[in-house]
Formats: sequence, structure tokens, C-alpha cells
Amino acid sequence: MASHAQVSVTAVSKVINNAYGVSPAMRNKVRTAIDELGYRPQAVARGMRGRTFTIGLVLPHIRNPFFADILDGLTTHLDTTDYQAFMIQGGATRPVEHRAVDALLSRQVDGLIMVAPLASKNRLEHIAQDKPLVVLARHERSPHYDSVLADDEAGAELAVAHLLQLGHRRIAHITHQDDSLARPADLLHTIRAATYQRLMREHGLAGHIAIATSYYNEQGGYDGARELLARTPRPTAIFAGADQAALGALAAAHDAGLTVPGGLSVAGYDNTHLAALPNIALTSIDQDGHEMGRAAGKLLLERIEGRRTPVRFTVTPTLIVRASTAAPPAP
Amino acid sequence: MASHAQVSVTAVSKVINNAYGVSPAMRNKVRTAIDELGYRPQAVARGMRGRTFTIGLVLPHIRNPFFADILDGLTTHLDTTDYQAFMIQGGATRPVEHRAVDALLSRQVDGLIMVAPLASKNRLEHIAQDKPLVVLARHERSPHYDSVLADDEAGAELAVAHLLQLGHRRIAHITHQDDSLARPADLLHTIRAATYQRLMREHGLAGHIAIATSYYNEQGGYDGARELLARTPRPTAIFAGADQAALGALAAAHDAGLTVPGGLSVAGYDNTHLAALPNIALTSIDQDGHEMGRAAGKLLLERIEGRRTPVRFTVTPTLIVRASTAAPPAP
DNA sequence: TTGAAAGCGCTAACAG
DNA sequence: CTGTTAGCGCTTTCAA
Repeated sequence: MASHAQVSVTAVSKVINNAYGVSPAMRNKVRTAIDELGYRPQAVARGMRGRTFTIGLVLPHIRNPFFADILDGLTTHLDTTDYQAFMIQGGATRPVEHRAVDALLSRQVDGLIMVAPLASKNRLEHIAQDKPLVVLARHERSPHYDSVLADDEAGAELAVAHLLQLGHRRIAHITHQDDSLARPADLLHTIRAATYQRLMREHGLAGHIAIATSYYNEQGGYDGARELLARTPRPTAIFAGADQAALGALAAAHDAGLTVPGGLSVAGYDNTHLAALPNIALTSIDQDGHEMGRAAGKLLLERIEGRRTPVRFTVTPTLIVRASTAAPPAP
Repeated sequence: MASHAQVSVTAVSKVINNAYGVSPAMRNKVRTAIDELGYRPQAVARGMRGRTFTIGLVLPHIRNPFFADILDGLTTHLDTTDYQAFMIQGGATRPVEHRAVDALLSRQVDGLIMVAPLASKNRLEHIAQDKPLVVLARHERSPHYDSVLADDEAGAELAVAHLLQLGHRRIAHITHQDDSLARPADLLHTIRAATYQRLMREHGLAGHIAIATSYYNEQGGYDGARELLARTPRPTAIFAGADQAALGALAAAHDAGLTVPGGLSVAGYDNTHLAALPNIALTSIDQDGHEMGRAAGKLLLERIEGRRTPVRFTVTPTLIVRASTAAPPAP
């Protein structure tokens, strides 16, 4: 490349990096040669001295459409820069997540974004020690990494309050059981479940608290709802901690011969695209994944540029009412 | 690292690569040091001489749950090896896909898997010239890369034949419009649409052929179905080329006041998890994405190991009948 | 069986 | 403003 342009490799490097000390003539010569050869700098070699312009995105999995919103937001921001995001599946267990992070680090990414990680806070701080890190959807405060999160307490409150206002008293909840080493209070599903319980108690409904612990996915929602609907007296509303689980709950209601919302009200969380489909029409909590992804990208690049002080970016969720919730059936 | 073990870097390299010419004693010494230091070789530096043990997976997007099946299958295979897969979003347009591939190549991945790429066959062969490549879901034959695909003609035939057998005559189809430079006949949505037309003609129903050209996603299915349902006479069945579009079609039917399957039958394609939900209960074509992902991983590693002859792996789809299809309403 | 040495393609420090 | 030089952490000859 350098020989084709008849200049030094240094010159090429400087042009590519927009560094000081290059004459316009030189710049042109190099640019021309780059175009003629279709030359692309090898990110891998650049990485040995400086940056790879690569950031790693650790997603638990790619089945939840909410993560697609986050990715889109991140991409929106990154498209204005030289950085590229690579995704890797963190999986459902800590060893797999651990391996995924190692894989990213050994490939010299410039920074990491982890979505709802299972790792302990210790481990996250360990990672943050030598790589810029932004953590999404975890509530702990760390001096070493940035956080992007939604106010899950406010969101859960919106959902439960909505059901209470409709007149429901026997409101049940489906929560998630994971392999995390985080403090429970820092996990979004724990917060959603705790808020549900708090509101029930505040309304004198402590005796009606009913929680099914399964998973934030379709099967989990199905199983959880089956269990809840088998109880006596049967709940008149189910607040599922995630839309994916709510879909399963809708299925279980259907199989139990219950109409929604006539026989059972169902509310979800995340406001994924699917919730908006008319024959799903799921009341849900919107938390703007696009904005969260965008913010995560912005914060990470700031950190890569050298910021050391931690930043916490919070999104305020809103309630989206659809046809899956209504007043309870007359007793 | 080498100094800690009191051996040469060469020795370390050999141990890590299980190369010949290392005594058991040496091997042990190095292993011990590796464990003590928690040492991880830098994939990036390895990449400058040899492999990075990284493969790139180019997905159009991560919103379609079918791609999650493919990824799971791929991961299943890769977990038995030293390779790691990184995903990158190829997007809806060729320039974005092009950029994604460049990003992967400049990071020295050892091989590429592209799912339903938009690039021309020429461009794919160009890529395959210097990187092992496996292409999923495209039908052209190339001497330079491997293909993993489902028999889309057989699949579409299953769906349409099913509707015909139920007694439908006014069967409509929703197809996809993309930014691809491939030969139309090599694209799965073109094949599905062409097969639909062929079957209609073979059954003397050429006059009832009705195709809406939109997109294989929820909004596309909704818009396409709206258009089809506005025609006179109205179709009694819609075969959507993808489950995602079928979901939108179900929504449109709902909005048009049509019950499914009473007023309208709907069939999809891909048999995603959502199709199995009872209140979706979508008749669909299953094509085992898990197996396709597994095969793609296997073929790519073979190619990385040196295979040069092209391989074509085909999956045979099956029909999964659910409650969204039934006999047409009496005229 | 071992290790010294020569790069891989780049960036950063320094000299001209 | 430009080019020379010294590595980055590995793998791969090639001598010892």
C-alpha cells in the first residue's frame, strides 16, 4: 500500500487517523492510493498498538425483540463513528457468559456493553478495571462502570396500579429465576416483583399476593400462568414481568378456557412490537430500548475517550394500555 | 507469561497450539504457569500470523426468532471447538451489509457465515476468494462457497397444497421486496411466490392469483393483508411467506372483523415459537433452523481446515397444521 | 526437544 | 512535514 502510493507507512497511518502533520498534497496522494487499491486497514494490527474500533455487545440471547430495539439504538449512535459493534450471546448461565466476555477481551475490543449480565458486581468491576464497560438493566452503582437502566420500580408500579384501578384485587405476578450472582435488589425482575408486593400490601391485599417463579420467556409465562390459574380463588389479573412471559400467560389463559380480558386481565412489560398486534393487544410498560441502546453507545465511547467518572442514565417507563386488561368479571 | 514459567515464548505457543515437539515436562510447566496467571492468549496477536479462532455471522437483523434458532444450532456446534461466533447486523440494504462484511474481514475473522445475504453472487464469490464462506438461505450454486438451505419450493408447495385441500380457491400470497442483487430465482421469497403461482395455475386457479408485495415482517404482513382483503372478491386464505408477516396478516384480519379461521385462513412459514402460541396457533412450515445453523458451523470449520470443494446442505421442510387454517366459509 | 530470531501490519516516538 | 525505527504478542522457520 505504502509502496504503491510511494510514501511511507507512517504517512498512510497518519492520514487514516487524521493525525496532525500531513500536507494536503500528501493526504491526497494517500487517499488516491487507498481508493485505487480498495485498501482497508487491518483492525487487528491496529489493535496491537492502539484501538480496534470494535465494541462488544453481550446479549443474554437474541430471542427477545426488546434486545433488537437496544441494538438498533446502539447502531444509530455508532453509525456516526468509526466503531463497529459485534454481538455475542451471553447465554443463560454464568460460565457461558464468562466465556463470552473472555472471548471479547482476548479479541481486544475497545469496550464492552453488557445487557442484563449475570455476573457478580465484583466480576463486572474486575472487567471494568481494564476495559471501558457499560452495563444495561442492572441497578447497582459502581464507581468503575456506567449504567443505563429503566426505573423498574416506577414501571412495575404503573402496571400494578393500573390493574388495581380497574378494580382487580386478586392480582398475580410472574417473575424470573436466573443464574445471577448479583445482589437480588439490583436485578430488574426482583425489583418488579418487590414493587408488586409492596403495592399489594399498601392496598391491603397482602393476602392475595401470588407469585409464580419461572422465566421471562414464552414457556416460562405459560407454566407460571398455569400454576397461578390453578389456585383457588383464581386470580383475575396477571402481571407478567416481561412481554415474552405475558405471551405465554395469554396462551395459558386460552388453554384454560378463559377469555382475555373478560375472564382474565394480562399485563406485560417491555412493550415489544408483538404487544401491539391486535390479536395480542397486550397492555404493557414501555421503556424505550432504542434510547437505552443509544445512550449506552454514547457513554461507552466517552469512556473510551478517557472519562473515568461513572454516569448513570435512567429511562422513565410509561404505561401503554391495550385490550388485554379490563375490569374484573363480576363475582 | 513466558518469563514467569521460565521458558521461551515459543514453548508457550506450542503448548497452546498442541504442536509437536514439546516434552511432557515442558507442557506441564507451561500449563501450570497459564493457570497461575489466568493467562489468555490474545486472539488479535495470533491473528497476525495465523488464526483468530473467530467466525463472523452476518444476520439481516435479530428480530426474527428464526435466526435465533440458527444461532443456537451454530453455537451447539462451535461449543465443541475453540471457535467463537460474533454476530453483526447486516441490515436491510446492501451498503450496510457491505460495511458489516468489511468490518468482519478487517478484523481477520477466520470465516464467514452469511444468512440470506443481499449481495450479488459476484460479491459473494469475491468474499469467498480470500475467506471461507458459508451462505444460508440462498439457492444459487457456487464453486467457491458452501450453501445451507431449505427446499423452499417443497415448503411453499406444502402450504399451498394444504389450503387447496381444505377447499380454498381464492388463496392470496404475501411476498417480500428486498434490496438484493441476487438473481431473483435464487431468493427464497421469489421461490415461495413462484411456487404459489405454479400451484394455483396447476389447479386451474390462475385467475385467482393475488400477490401483495411488501415485507417479511409484522408491518409488512399487516399492510399486505389489508391490500389483499380489500380486493373483490376477497380471498378466503392468505399464505404469508414468513411467520412474521403472517402475524401482521392475523392482525389485519382482526381489524377487518374477520375471524380466523372462520372468515379467513392464514398460513405462515418458518414455524417460529410464536406460531405455536395457542392464541396465534399458526399453521406454518417448519424448516429446522437449529439443524441449518449446526450444518453451517460444521461446513465452515471444514472449509477453514482446507476443504475446497463446495458442499450444499439441504433441509426438507414439513407442514405443521394448527388452528389458523380450516375449510373456507360456505359461499 | 528447545529457543532465538524474523516477521505479521500497524502506531508512536523521534530524527531529519 | 516527512520518513526511519522500535515494538505490540503472537506463530513459524531454523539452528543449536
